[in-house]
Amino acid sequence: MILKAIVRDYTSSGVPVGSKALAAQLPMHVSSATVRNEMAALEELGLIAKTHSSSGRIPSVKGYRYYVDHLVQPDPIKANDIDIIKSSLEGQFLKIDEIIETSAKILSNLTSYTAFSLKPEHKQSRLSGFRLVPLGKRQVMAVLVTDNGDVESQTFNITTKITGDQLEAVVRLINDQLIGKPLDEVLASLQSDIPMQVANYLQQPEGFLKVFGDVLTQAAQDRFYVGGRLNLLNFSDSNDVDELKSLYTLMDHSDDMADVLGQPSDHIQVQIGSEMTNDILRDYSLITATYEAGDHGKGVIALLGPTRMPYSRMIGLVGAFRQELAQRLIDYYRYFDQ
Amino acid sequence: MILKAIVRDYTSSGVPVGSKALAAQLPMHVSSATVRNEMAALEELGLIAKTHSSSGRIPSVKGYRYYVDHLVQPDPIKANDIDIIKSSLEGQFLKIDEIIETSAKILSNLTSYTAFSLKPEHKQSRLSGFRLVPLGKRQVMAVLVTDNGDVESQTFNITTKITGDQLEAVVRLINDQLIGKPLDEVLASLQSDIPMQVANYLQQPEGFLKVFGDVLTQAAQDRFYVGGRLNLLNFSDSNDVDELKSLYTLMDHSDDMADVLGQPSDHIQVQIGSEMTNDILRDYSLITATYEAGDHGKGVIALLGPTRMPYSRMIGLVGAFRQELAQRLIDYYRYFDQ
DNA sequence: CTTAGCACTTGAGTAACTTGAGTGCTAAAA
DNA sequence: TTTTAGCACTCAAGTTACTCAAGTGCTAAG
Repeated sequence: MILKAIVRDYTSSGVPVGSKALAAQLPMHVSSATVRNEMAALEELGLIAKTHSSSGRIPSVKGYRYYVDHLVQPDPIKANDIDIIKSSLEGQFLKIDEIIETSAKILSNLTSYTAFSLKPEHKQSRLSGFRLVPLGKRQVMAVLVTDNGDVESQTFNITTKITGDQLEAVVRLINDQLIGKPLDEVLASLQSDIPMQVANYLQQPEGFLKVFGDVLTQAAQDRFYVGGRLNLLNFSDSNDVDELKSLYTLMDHSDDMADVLGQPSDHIQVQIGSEMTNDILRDYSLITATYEAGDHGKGVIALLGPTRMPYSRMIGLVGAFRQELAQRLIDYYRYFDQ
Repeated sequence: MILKAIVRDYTSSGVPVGSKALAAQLPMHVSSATVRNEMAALEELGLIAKTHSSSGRIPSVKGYRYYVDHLVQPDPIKANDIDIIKSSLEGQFLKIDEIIETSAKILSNLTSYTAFSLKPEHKQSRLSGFRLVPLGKRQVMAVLVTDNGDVESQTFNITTKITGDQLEAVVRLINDQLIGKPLDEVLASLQSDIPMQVANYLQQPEGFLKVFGDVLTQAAQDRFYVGGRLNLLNFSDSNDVDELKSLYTLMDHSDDMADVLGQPSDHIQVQIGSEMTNDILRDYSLITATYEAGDHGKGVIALLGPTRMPYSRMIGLVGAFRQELAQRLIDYYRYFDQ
């Protein structure tokens, strides 16, 4: 009970909590001396710590961990918040990516922290179509479609004149050989046998191969969105510009962030301070939740805030958000899969 | 001479400059007392100011203005820097936007400030082509091409089954009526007569119209890139998070930034502190240069740094960069226009 | 017109002191 | 055995006083 009170107090006030204030606040009558004794015991266990020898206590990482694992009760979400979530997700989105991106934005707005969202995805997307669309004199657009509906495109200029026949031949080549294969295999072929074959049809295949490669890697990448980047400036108390820069750089690398988010799990997961895989995040905490969009795979939403965050509220919020988002996506797919 | 020395000293050290240090540094022999007298005169003219009653002097906005207008000699660019610029622009870019984007990056790297770049553009681009590419069961990609080679595309899902004939009819409709028209006119028709006509071919035209509108506004927007966003954290000495946020928000609005950059001009323009049109930038300075890419229109590069920046070096650098970029673009166009 | 000299101003840094919130420990009370 | 009152002790943070160095303006002499 004392640990719980300490966490609650400290996360809301940011000030180390002392025995007297704590005693006054506990449901039963105890003196501050008693509380002091108990606190000494908690400190012995490594659950709380002092900032200096005569200061009040703050929870240690271990203390937060215990709190999150055994004590926290997710706050029931406020009616107001659920309205905001519902109405923001309500609109007529034409693309699923817009829903995912908006999610990160709403979540960051509601919390004033930084939010991440990862599109639901099957383990392995496969190539389901490739096209070259001639646009003008010398411009061609390469379009790639995967079996779960992702589309990537890129325009490029061609140097030598290329006939429609040539383009078609290349498209046919790609489609014949690569359709249905997982993207990583496609990428592998691109390093090995494809270039030679393309060279039969195009005189200068480099440009085409580069674009094809670009589009492929884009499609293979996780669809990762960050919302409320700037909120980091609020809750980071680091004044070290270099550290802020590293953080922003980290957030821009979706593969590094995928490591940080960790393995998907059915529970809402909380990583606290130094528990984080990436040392840059040692002063922050991350709440991660996997959501399931019917049989369209699993996605992730996550919330990055200070270690000293009001976990009960945040866990409640992320939980509610996860549900709303899953529901919204199921509706979305139902609408388009019909 | 004294004003020049004060600006040079202060921009490099950041410390108000006093009479003694200044006297020691001037080319002729004068005592500090003489310098003090002159400084009093300069202060009278409003060109320099004190931070407190017994401090050394710093240039005022008016002083910087005089310095920039009459005294500054652009530094000759370092061989090293020119190498960096040349080699970064050298690669085989497939799209002009990549060159423009890279420019902002290089310029910000070289200076540790924040750089902006605006793509060269004719006053009015015109619609030169529109296509709908069917991608899968229910996905269609809309592609729009303008007469100066910009391509915008967007995918959307369709709710009701649409036949190839229907798509072709819509494409033909758009192309017949709108090709060759400036984009703003096209946008105007989209608000008026087009919807009715499209309704003849599609049962639920809303989705299509939204996508067409999106793609149009994207294409009509200035192509604006920011490099070295994070460098703002270095040179801004404001600790006010809200102010930083406003700055970042400003940078993300290309139309607001277009106002800030001002009218194109053949000279390199410098806006200092409170001269800036936007009050948020009152503690910064902006160096702007227009570059001309043959007859493909004019673009802009700009550099945002602290008011207290080494103008001679920065002006030299921006000038050199402008030249290199113009040359690079002319080469680019020569290659593809051939 | 320039310069030496001097009294004066001020921010920045340092040391000394005060205050208040909080602790641990002891011994008495429950 | 547990709880509590009491008390001496600790420490960060704020305040005050003081020193120092860099700089100024002004005056009077060169």
